Amino acid sequence: MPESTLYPHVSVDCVIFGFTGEKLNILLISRSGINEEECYNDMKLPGSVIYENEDLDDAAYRVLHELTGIKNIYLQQFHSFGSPERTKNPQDIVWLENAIHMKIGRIVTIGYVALIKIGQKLQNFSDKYEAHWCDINNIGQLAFDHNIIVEKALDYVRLKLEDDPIGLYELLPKRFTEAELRNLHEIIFGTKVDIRNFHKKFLSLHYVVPLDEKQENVAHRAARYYRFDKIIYNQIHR
Amino acid sequence: MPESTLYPHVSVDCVIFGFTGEKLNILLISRSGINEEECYNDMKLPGSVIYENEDLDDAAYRVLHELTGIKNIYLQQFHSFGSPERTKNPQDIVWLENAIHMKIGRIVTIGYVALIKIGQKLQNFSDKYEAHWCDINNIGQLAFDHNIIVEKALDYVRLKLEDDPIGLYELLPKRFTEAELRNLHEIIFGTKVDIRNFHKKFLSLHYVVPLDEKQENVAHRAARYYRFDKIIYNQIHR
DNA sequence: ACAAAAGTGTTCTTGATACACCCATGG
DNA sequence: CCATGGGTGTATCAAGAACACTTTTGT
Repeated sequence: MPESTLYPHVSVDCVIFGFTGEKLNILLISRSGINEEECYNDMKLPGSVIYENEDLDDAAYRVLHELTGIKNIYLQQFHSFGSPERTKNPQDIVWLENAIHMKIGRIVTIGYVALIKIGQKLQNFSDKYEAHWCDINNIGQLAFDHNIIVEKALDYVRLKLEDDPIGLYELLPKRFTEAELRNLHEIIFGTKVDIRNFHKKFLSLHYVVPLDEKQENVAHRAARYYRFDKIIYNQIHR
Repeated sequence: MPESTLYPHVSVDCVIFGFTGEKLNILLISRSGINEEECYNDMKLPGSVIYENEDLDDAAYRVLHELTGIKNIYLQQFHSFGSPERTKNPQDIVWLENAIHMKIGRIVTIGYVALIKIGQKLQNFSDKYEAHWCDINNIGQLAFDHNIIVEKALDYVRLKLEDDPIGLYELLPKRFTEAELRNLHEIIFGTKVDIRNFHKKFLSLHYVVPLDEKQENVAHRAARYYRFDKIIYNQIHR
């Protein structure tokens, strides 16, 4: 893995999506510092300046791996942000120069989207970096232009998952119910779907295979669990 | 418009598509130089290192405007390329350092796609920069990683135009025949479409309005001309 | 028994596909 | 009169949309 000197002109930022079963979340990093004798405490996207001899995808992967410990991540570049205005806030500059111990001017950042399963293994890693899952509908003012990046990332995943739904199963746990998938659909595409029509389509997805397990201790009829079969999926999608 | 010092760490490259009525072309720039006492002559994408205080979109727009003289261009960022390998060819380095009169190390480039109408006005501008329309199926070895960029650009436009066909009308002349649109479809999506089914759909596109003009001096029944109505189009597409 | 979500079919509408002949024009 | 591409309709099929009741389980 590339470890050399930093290349402080280009960075990567990762918008990491996770699904709780109820809400769509993204992973944000707490940041605190002092600006003009005022303490502040806000959030930013996980990201990093790239190394001198490091490819962009590798840099995004490095950020993700360090933060979550996960390998084999669904990770896609989606847009680059290079407005000279994006580093105009002096607070951001001070913070960043502290973080990388370099004088920086302008930085162009390459945005990446990652889709992961929210799990418990992850939490340990996250705590070290003060990472928190935040509801996508309830995100405050972020550092730099990160609010814009998040918006664009959302647009991207919606469009992307529309013609390749594989990402939905990156967000769901290994075993999931039909209702969880339906709920995820509704949240991502912002639509109400008809239960019976959804069921019919669901049954026709041969890459979603039923398990012999059902929910337990739920105050209603227990739902069956299913799993996603990547091999069958790849056979179908050319 | 931003004119300051160059920022030789980030560039933009434009993949400019044009349609002759028969073939899909891209606009390439002739490049020549000497490398190890050998003359060479090859092609590259139009592009430029960005300026210190210039936004990415503005830089791409600047490249396009200087080259073609066109304003109001269909222009979209599609992907960024930052492999450390992309500037490994010493010939490319020498050429670029000559061109911008700066020492350069690594450069991350932001890829843009433009769709334009091949016209006569354009040619004057192009000649100055030694620009040439090249059939997309017949492109040799390009400078840097430009072959990879072109491939990715093609993937992008195909996907993009599939769910927003407005770009098709950026490629066609102001007045066009049904056959020209059909032909363009087939070339971009790589499919044969049924003439009668296409006709039925064509008639249902209210934003394609028939003109009272027909082809002249063709050795067969003259086809009607149509034009694209952007206003009607925008009314329909939310 | 009741609350809460699971599970399940039919009809209708719409869009996509398959398919073949006559027409207008220039040479 | 012939070669070339323009212009047109019908029947079938597949996918999506609308719509309501019974089953299971815990409290």
